[in-house]
Amino acid sequence: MSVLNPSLSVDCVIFGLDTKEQALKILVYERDIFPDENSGNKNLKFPGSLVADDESLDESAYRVLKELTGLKNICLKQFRAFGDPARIKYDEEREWSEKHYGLKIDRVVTIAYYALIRIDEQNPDQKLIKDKLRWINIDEADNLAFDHSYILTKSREALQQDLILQNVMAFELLPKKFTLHQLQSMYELILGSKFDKRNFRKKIGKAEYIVPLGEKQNGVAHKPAMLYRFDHKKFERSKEGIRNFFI
Amino acid sequence: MSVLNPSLSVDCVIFGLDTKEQALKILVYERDIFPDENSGNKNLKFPGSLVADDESLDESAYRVLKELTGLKNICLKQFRAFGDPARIKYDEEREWSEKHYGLKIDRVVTIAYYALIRIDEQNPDQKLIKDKLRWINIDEADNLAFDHSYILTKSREALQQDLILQNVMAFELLPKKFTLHQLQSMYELILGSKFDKRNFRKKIGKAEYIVPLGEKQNGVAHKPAMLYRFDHKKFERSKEGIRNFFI
DNA sequence: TTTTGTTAGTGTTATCTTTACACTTACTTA
DNA sequence: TAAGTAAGTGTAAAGATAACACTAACAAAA
Repeated sequence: MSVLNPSLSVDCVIFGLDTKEQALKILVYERDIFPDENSGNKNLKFPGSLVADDESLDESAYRVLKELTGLKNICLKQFRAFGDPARIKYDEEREWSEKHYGLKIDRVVTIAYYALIRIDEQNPDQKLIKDKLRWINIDEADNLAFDHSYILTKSREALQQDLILQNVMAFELLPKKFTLHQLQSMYELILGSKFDKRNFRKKIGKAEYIVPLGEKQNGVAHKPAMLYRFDHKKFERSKEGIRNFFI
Repeated sequence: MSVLNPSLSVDCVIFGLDTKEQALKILVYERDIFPDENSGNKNLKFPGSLVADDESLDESAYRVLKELTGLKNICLKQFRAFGDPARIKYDEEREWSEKHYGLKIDRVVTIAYYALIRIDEQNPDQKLIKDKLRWINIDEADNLAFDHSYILTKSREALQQDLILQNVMAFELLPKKFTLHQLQSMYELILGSKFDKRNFRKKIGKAEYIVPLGEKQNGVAHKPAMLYRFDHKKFERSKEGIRNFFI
C-alpha cells in the first residue's frame, strides 16, 4: 500500500439500531493502552486510520471501515473535520499511535464520517466483532479516547439535521420488513423525542415511499402489525419536490 | 511563525451581498500563473493557506482571512473537507504553490469555511481590495482554480441548508437598518427563488427578532419604507423552541 | 404643476397541516 | 379464560400556507 500521511486521518462513527433492545448504539474499537480496570472508556475509539497519499477521503473512510469491521455497501457521510492541535489528550495515546503506524505522530486532523446500519442476526457484526470491536450504547459513550466524545456529539447533531432534512439513509437502520412501530421508535431514538402514534401514522400515510406489504407479523404476543418496506426509487422521486421554507 | 503543514489547508468562501446591485458575490484572490488573457478564471482562487502545526482549523481560517483580506469579527463556518488527490489540476498550480510556500507540495486536503458579509461603502473592502483581491458575481464564478468551483457549489448548498434551518448569520449581509424589501431580496438571492411579498411580510411579522425602528428611509424616489433592525438576543431565544418536524 | 415611474404597504379566502385526545381488536402466555 | 401487550383507528380546533390586486408616498422628468 501507499504511504500514510501522519497528519491526516479519517474516523467512522457507525450508528447501529438494535431493534430488539430499542437502543441506538455505536461501534467502537478497543485498545489496551490503559490497563487499569477503572480507565472508563479511555481505551475505546471509533474505527479510523491515517489517510494514504493516493486515496481520496471517501476512499480512505470506506477502506478503513472494511479493514477494521468488514462492513461494506454501507453509506458513509462526511460531516466535519476536527483539528484541535490538542486532540491527542494523553502521552500514552500518542505513543500507541506512533507504534501502531510506525510513524512519528504530531498533530493529526481527522475527517469524520458517520453511517447507519441495523444490528441483527444476519448483520455482519457477529463475524466482525472480533475481540477488539464492539457495540456500546450511545448513552454510555462518555469519555472516549482522544476527542471522540466530542466527535460523537457532533455526529449526532449532524445525523439529526440530516434526518430532518431527509437527506438520509435512515432506512438502513430498519429490517427490510418493518412495522410502523419500529419506524416510529427509530425516529424517536435518533431525534430524542416522542411522537403521537396517530399523528405519526397519518404523516407516514402520505409518504408514498413507505409501502405496505400485504403481510403481517406473526408469533408476537399481541395483535400482529402490518409489515412495510421502504421504496428507494419512490423516495428519490419524492425528494425532488421540496425546496419550500425560508426563514 | 510556526511550521506550515504541507498537506493541510483551509479555504474561505466569503459571500458578499451587494445591496445596490442586488447580487450575491464571492471574494477571490487573483494569481498570475496563467498569463494568457483567455485563461478564464483559472487564476482565481478563494483566500486560503496551509495550516500551521500549532493552530486549530478555526484559528487557521481566521488568521488566513485576516492576513489576506483584513477581515475580522466575521463569523466563519466550517462546512466540508475536500481531499481528492487530484484537486491540484495543473502543474503550474503545483509549482506556484511550492514557490509560494517554499515547500514541497504533494497532496493537500483543504478544510473549507464560508462566511457572509455585506458589501457597502464602509465595509473594509475598499481598503482591503488590494490588487489581488476582488469580488466577482457568483454566476460568473465558473472554472476557478483547483477544485474551487466544486467547493463553491458545496458552500452554496451548505449556506442554503443553514439558512433554512436558521442556524445562520444571514443578517450579517444586511445593513444595520434594513427594509423588508432588502430582507426578502437577500433570501431570494441565497435560496434562488422568489416569494410572495404579502406572505413574506406576514411571516416576518411573526418573527419578534426583526424589530421596526420608528424610522423611515428618505431620499428614495418612491414611498419610503420602514426600517428594521435584527435583534440578536431575541433571535437566540427564539431558536430554543424549534425541534419540531421529523420525516 | 402635473405626470410618470417606482417601491411600500395592506386582507381575505380556501386549502392544507398540525395537534390533542381514548377506545377496541387480535394475538400470546400464564 | 384472564391478563398483558401493541395494533389500529377519527375528529375537531387551531394554525400555516398559498394565491391574489389595489392604493399610497415619494423623486424626477416633463
